[in-house]
Amino acid sequence: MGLNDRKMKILAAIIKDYIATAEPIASRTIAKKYDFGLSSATIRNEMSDLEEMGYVVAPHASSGRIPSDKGYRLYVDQVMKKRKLSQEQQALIVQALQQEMGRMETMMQEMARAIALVTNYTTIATQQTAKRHIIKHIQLVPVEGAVVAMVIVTAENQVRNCTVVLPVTASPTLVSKVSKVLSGALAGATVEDLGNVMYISMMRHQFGQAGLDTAMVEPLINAIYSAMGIDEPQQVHTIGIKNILEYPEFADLDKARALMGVLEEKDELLALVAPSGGDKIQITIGAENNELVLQDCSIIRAKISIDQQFYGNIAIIGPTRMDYAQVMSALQTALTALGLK
Amino acid sequence: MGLNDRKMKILAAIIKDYIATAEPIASRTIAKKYDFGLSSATIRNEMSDLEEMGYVVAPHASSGRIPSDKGYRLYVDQVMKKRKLSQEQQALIVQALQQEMGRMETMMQEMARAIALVTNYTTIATQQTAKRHIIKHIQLVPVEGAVVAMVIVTAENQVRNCTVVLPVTASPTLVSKVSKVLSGALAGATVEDLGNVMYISMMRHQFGQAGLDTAMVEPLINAIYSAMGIDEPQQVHTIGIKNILEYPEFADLDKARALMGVLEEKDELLALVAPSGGDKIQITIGAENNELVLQDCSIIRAKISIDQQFYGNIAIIGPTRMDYAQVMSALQTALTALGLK
DNA sequence: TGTTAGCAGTCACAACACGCGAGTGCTAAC
DNA sequence: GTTAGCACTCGCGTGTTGTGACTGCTAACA
Repeated sequence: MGLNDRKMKILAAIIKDYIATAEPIASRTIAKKYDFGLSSATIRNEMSDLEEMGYVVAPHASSGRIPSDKGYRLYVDQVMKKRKLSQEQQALIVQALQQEMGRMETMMQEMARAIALVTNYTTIATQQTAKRHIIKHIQLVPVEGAVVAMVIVTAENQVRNCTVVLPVTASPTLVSKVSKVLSGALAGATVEDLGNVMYISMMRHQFGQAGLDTAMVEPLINAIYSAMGIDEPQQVHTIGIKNILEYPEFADLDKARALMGVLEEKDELLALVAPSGGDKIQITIGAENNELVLQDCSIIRAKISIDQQFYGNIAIIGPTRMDYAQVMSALQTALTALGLK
Repeated sequence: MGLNDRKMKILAAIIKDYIATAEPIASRTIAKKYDFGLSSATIRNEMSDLEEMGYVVAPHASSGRIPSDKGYRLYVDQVMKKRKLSQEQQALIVQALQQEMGRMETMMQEMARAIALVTNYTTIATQQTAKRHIIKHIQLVPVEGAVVAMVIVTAENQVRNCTVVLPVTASPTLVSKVSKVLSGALAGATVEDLGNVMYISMMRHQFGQAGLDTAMVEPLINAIYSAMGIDEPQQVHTIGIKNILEYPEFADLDKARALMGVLEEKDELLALVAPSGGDKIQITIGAENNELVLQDCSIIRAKISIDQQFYGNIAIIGPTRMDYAQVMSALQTALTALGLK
């Protein structure tokens, strides 16, 4: 038994209505609401077939049908039409992003905020640490005694700073000398490279040649690490947690609590948000999510990279009944606003 | 009718039990559990008096009593004994803070996290912008073309940076000259001072005398502002939102949702967390909170300042039935760990 | 005068039965 | 292949009842 056009239409109708109402959909509802030219009895027969094929389920014997994960999957893959957001909604997202362009520290967060606002689902953004950044220039600035500030300028023209305690008092001459040697030794390297033993011994050598104390090398490198956020845990922003309480599928307090547990647990979130692969927007539905508490949820994920530079992930999480088309559209709007198409 | 010692004891017993169980407390329960040498009938009479005085209420005619806001207030002000946290709990807080000492950006957040973990209540931390900071030293670092990074070292030895686009290409000589003039002009000023017209005209004058383009002054000052976070909205961290769902008083979904609405709304949070005055820890109970959704909550707030420098506020929010003694103890532990006593 | 036992009265709450209405599956007719 | 009609199912809201946990009151007692 194949899925002919008529069954498709009925399935789409069930899903559309269920997304809107969260109530099982009766045959008669569809017969009345959609102009398929079919009686409720015929639709009943088709729905029975759809159930046999696994695209819908009846929560109990004499109830209407609700879509199954398999039903949503078919819908998302084949049926779902692109839907445009309203002008205002688009404007809201574009505006939020344009204000933040260039301020990458807050862009991911603002993007999540705008999407959460438009879609009314919980939205999570992670922000990548900068270990791939290429060092362009390093300069030390004296602070007090042996304490100096180190300023790192990257090839992407981001500026980071941190403080370092040198083994000796930081005289202006020392500071400028160390700045010069450091810049010379490290310009062009990525932060990741600094972990390489070769780099460290090379720097020791250069420091020695310049008549500088080689004991400085290690604290300096460690400081660069921390300035670039290598050992800093990745940042995660969760926005719109309260939204999940709006959906009747989480009216059960235990479920809501379990889900919140995940949404406040940074490590779980990091795992949750990471797309499994590829640069395409990825959708996982219900049981496709491995975590037990997410069996009633769907997650839409996207990687955010601009000009080959990976900035972070974004994920929208809602009930399996979520409005996939709307969320996809919101995401697309955001990606387009970032010039990613 | 005064509140004699016996009534006090009974009230304390009611509050203690109610904090633990969230169930109305019966006279017989107290007679059995506490060794007051009184029968349930006597306690019943006393409870009746306490109700007349407004310290307890009976949710319905034949139920036990629960404390009223007035009852909690009396308890907090006069009865509550200091309670010590367990060794592990104290260690947890102290450890969290010691790791962050000196990193003020994350200290407030970690403090909130530790307190939320120990107390199991939602904890909110705000972080003050640095407008009171005194500038000690400013140095420019060339980035690319006319773009320079400005590094600001404060008297508290915090280092901040930002980028500025100068009206002309930033040659090394120009950069070092501007650094010198800026440092000379601004050392000792607070960031707040920079808003003063006098400072701006003074800087213009000094730039002119040094043969520098006075058009630079304004972008430089603006950059200092943004580096010090003046125009940046104040940061707010909310930790343990899910905790409120654990308490039966928020089993009602509408209540939980309303409260979450507040806990995710930055502006409301900022208003919520700010203590009304004085440096003491402040407790507001139930209806003492003005917001409607907080009528069933109590909030414990504290200002965090170290060496006259104000870093932010912290607030713990829970049901009126919250374990005040435990929260106070956790806060005290944290404040002591910061050297504030 | 304060304390206590005893008892009637109140009320929330859980368990149960009941009826209603929404929906289905099946059958027979078109 | 489609549809009307009908019996059957099941969730859900409502009303009923019994039970247990309390209290307030009264009268007796130290």
